[in-house]
This record gives sequence, C-alpha cells and structure tokens, in this order.
Amino acid sequence: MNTNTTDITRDQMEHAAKVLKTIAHPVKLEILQILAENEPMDVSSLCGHVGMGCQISMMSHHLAKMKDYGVLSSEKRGKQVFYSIANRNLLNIFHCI
Amino acid sequence: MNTNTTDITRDQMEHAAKVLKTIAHPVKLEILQILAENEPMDVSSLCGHVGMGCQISMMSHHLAKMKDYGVLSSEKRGKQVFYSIANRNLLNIFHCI
DNA sequence: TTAATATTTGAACATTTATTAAAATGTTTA
DNA sequence: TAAACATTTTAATAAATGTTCAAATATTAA
Repeated sequence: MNTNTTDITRDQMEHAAKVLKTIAHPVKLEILQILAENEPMDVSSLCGHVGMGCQISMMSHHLAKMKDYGVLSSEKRGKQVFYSIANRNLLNIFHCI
Repeated sequence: MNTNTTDITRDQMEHAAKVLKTIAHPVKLEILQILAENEPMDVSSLCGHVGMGCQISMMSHHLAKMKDYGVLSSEKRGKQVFYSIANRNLLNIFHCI
C-alpha cells in the first residue's frame, strides 16, 4: 500500500479539487450517506430521507451536479429517476475527516 | 474495519463539509502534498514549491484558512512561520478520489 | 533606532456557488 | 388525448469564495 502523494499531476489536482468542491456541502454529504445504504434511490425518496429540509428542485440541482462530476450515476425507470454512487471508493472520505 | 457511514451526525456533516470546502482548491491541495513530504515549511518556501504561481499574500490567506479549520498547524521561529499538517490522516483523502 | 525581511491583515472587487420559484419536459394513467 | 405525477431546466437573486494590492505587524540585523 502506497501512502506517497508526490506523483499527483496538476490536472489530477484540479480534478480532485472539483470533486471535493462538488461534495463539500452538508446536504450533498448526507445524500452520499443515504445512497451508501439505500442504493439506488429516486429523487423524491431522497428528499424524504434528508434530515434538513430539501425541496425537490434543490435536490435535483444537487444530484445533477454530483452526476456531472462523476460522483453519482442515474437510471430512469418509468417516471422516476434512480440515483446511485458511481464510485464507492469515495465513501472512504468519511474516514479521513 | 468499518465501512459503515450511518452513524455520522448532522453536526459532524457540517464540520466535514467545512473541512472539505477548506481544501477543495488546487493550490491548497498542492500545499498539502508539499507539506506531506517537507514538513514543516515556511511561507516563502511554500510559495517557491507551488507549481502554479502564488503570491505570498495569497499563500498566507490559504494557510490561515487551513489553520483556522484545523487542517494545518504553525510554529513561529524568528521571523519565519513554519506550517505543518495537523492531522496526517487527512492525506488519505488523495486515495479516495 | 532605523532598515530590512517575513508574514499577516484588511478592503475592494470579481467570480462562483447556493437557493428559490416558476415554467418546461417526459412518462404514465384515466 | 387530457390529467396527474416525477423530475429537470431556467432565470433571478442572495451568499460565499477567490484574488489582488496596499498597509500593518513583528522580528532581526545594521
């Protein structure tokens, strides 16, 4: 196992910063946690599970951004859209903080 | 080893979001990497090591914010201030992205 | 005590991100 | 096809961040 961090390029750093910015928000972190255990889940259900209130439009914005930056993936079934975590390795971030 | 994330409170989530926001910036990530290998380091030297240009005043702002949120610590020696990583566990974040 | 060096601070401004509400899209059901 | 439901999109505004420069502070050296 390699603990060395030297070999990260500037591009990777820019990318890492974008991903971190994407999830650095209490509701977005909560979304990650909820999906970690109840994957996949549709937009309305996610709204219901989130502790602090979150309107459905806001939720959609959050999900769209997270999907854009490769944090989540989605699949449409009928009139609902189900979201999942694209790379569960990211969940380890909770252990680092 | 525990991969479960359920037991994180709302307060912890707010805190996690703040820490992530604090480091979600390409230069701040680079500072972390540089310190990971050359700890402790003074402000001017850090400026020299950072790839993309960074004025000393900007560097000081970055460092101050990271110190405020508990990411870095500092020690004054003469007219220089040396910065270190407060909790090296945070470095594992590079492996999650 | 003045000058030189290292760092921090503050204010101004530009840029990004978050939030809300309304309208639009797409899908199913009656 | 029209109504109902789930989600997305757009646009407007509010709030937070990033950046620069000039001035302030603190320490050492002349």
